[in-house]
Amino acid sequence: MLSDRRARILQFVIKEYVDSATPVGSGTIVRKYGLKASPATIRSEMVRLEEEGYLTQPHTSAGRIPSDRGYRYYVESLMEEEELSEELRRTIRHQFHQVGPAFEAWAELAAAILARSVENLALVTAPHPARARLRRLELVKMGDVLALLIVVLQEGHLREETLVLDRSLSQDELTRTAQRLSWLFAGLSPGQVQQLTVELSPFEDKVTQAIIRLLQVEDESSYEPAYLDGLRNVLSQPEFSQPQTMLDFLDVLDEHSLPRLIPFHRAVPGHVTIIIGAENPQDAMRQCSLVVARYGQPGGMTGALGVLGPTRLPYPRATSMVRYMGSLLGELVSLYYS
Amino acid sequence: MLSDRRARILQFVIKEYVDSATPVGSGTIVRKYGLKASPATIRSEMVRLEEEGYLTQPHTSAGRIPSDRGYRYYVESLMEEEELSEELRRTIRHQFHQVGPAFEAWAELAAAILARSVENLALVTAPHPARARLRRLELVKMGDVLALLIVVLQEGHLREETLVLDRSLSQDELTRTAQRLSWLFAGLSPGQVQQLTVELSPFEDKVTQAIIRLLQVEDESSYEPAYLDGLRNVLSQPEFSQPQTMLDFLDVLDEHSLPRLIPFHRAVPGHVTIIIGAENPQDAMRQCSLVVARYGQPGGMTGALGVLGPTRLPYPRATSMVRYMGSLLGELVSLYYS
DNA sequence: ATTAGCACTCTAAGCCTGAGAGTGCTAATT
DNA sequence: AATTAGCACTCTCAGGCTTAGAGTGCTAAT
Repeated sequence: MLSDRRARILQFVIKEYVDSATPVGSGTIVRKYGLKASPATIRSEMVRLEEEGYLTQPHTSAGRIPSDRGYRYYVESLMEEEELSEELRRTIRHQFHQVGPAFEAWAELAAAILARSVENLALVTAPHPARARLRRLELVKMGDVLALLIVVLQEGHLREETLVLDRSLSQDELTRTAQRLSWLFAGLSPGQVQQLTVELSPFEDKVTQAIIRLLQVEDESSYEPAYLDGLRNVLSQPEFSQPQTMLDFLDVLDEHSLPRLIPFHRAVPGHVTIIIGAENPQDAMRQCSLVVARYGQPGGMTGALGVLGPTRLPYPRATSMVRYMGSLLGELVSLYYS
Repeated sequence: MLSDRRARILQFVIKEYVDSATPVGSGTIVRKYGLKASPATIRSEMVRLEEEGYLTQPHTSAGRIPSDRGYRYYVESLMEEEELSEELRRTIRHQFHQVGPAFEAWAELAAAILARSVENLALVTAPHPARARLRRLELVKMGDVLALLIVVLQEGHLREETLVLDRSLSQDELTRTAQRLSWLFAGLSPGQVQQLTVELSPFEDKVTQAIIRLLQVEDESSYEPAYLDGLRNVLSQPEFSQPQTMLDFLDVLDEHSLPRLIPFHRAVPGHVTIIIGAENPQDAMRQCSLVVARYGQPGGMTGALGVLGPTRLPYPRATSMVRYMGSLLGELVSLYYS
């Protein structure tokens, strides 16, 4: 536990560093934050803070910058989440009403708003059911021996696959098959479909296999697609002023696809998780922090959203924005999929 | 028209500059390309080439670099397209067979192969019909007063929209409506659907309006989605060594969406178009060159593909790769949509 | 027309320097 | 015992200077 004064100094250093991106010296703290103490006192306190691992010095005669541990203490004990003004909330809500009822558009908008307001990278994944279930299927004749299989998932998403038939079938025959299988499989998960023991014609069996495959793929690709916005923001940060650092960051972004990179699973709807610097499992992200949350109804449709930037992140704003956008997306999910 | 020797010098300068990215001096040309002449002779020839606008000098005492005009002359009169080895072709074909019959996967793969082989940015758009036509539609009951409208386009792509009904309808009623409208509208473009004069119930009319809207949107968004690969390649080029230049390039990429940026319409299937530096309509692209082609059957399904990089592009390789990948994608389109 | 010779130009890299910011230590003060 | 003024010290950064090297353009000879 930190003494009151040391805690305040830590807080000031972080605030200042987040703004200025340059090491913070004892003088600045006295000047800007009006602590009733001389620079010398601040300095000796800073030495203590450094000994305990909350601050570091880039080199001997520079000011201090917060360490991961410093940030961690800050977000847990010192930080006050930023209160979003009623007006801001209204503006945001308004924008959502503008774009009309399509989840892609909402997710994109959410990413844009987040990115802009925290001036870093924002990402939002589309909502996804806990487990894929089939609602209905359709078969459409496409050519002599080609049929298009359309799988409608419980929540209305579509998946498609082209089937090559053993012999020509009329649209009527296809429709009948689709109706029978729709009726048989409605509401079932891939496992349940697999376990079902009914008499199936060879063609019906072929369709069934395709359905199972599609549903399974769906289950595995939980976090795609992800909507990304604000790449420019992050890369403009002084942390990335070296071209090499920029390239590395870009590599991280598309080599490991986002989901693997970001432990969304740690997050629980309604609860905002903060991951700081070296707490990240990936080496490449050691210099970055992440503020993430899940949204949606636990057990039902859920997605994730978050903000990614250098550890020097405006945590208060990021946290409250992620929380708010999460609850908003949650509402939209309920509305959309109820 | 350039004298034979001057043409050869221009060719050497370009080859050398594409490799080294540094201005090419008279000495280098004699040393590496073994022209039977002294550096002094080369120099006086270079002065002529500069007067005529084929070369420029970054500063008085540096070697020469090709100008846009120089590249233009090169691609039109001097360059020999690179012969792709039988083995390379086989390898590429093999990769396409690996990924299975889905156009997204093909487009992605094509972009990846292109990007890798020319070490620059590659882009491939999905194929798109000259005009959107409806093949069939389905209506699926989603809730008490909610129905999902699925539009199957002529070539098997899906579009969806959620409809709010005025009163509850059973799945049976929905299916009947879908069948009637499917039969009425099959094979029609949005304009034709609009002009059709048939007696429609209020609900049927509502569905029809939605269909027209979806088809129109489809027509307008001709070039989406675009598959992009090799961002890292371009940004690693020395032309982008300044962080600011990188950021500007990224801005260009997502502000103006690619289609507007890239005059795909100039291109004709089978014919590779090269756009060099300031020939680009966009100021932001003045430093870049583009090698593009359309693929597919004129009047039928067509898409576009291309390579984007600094004007210092390996044109011979880019041209032959774009040509080859274009013909390959063309084949796949015929196969897939026949 | 070509070329050897040469003075000239320009860049890039290395080195030095001084200003400025900030430190840590010591000794005096509260 | 905690605080603080004073001060020497450290380190970075920006600017200026210098030098090596690459390449040029011109001139005069071939």
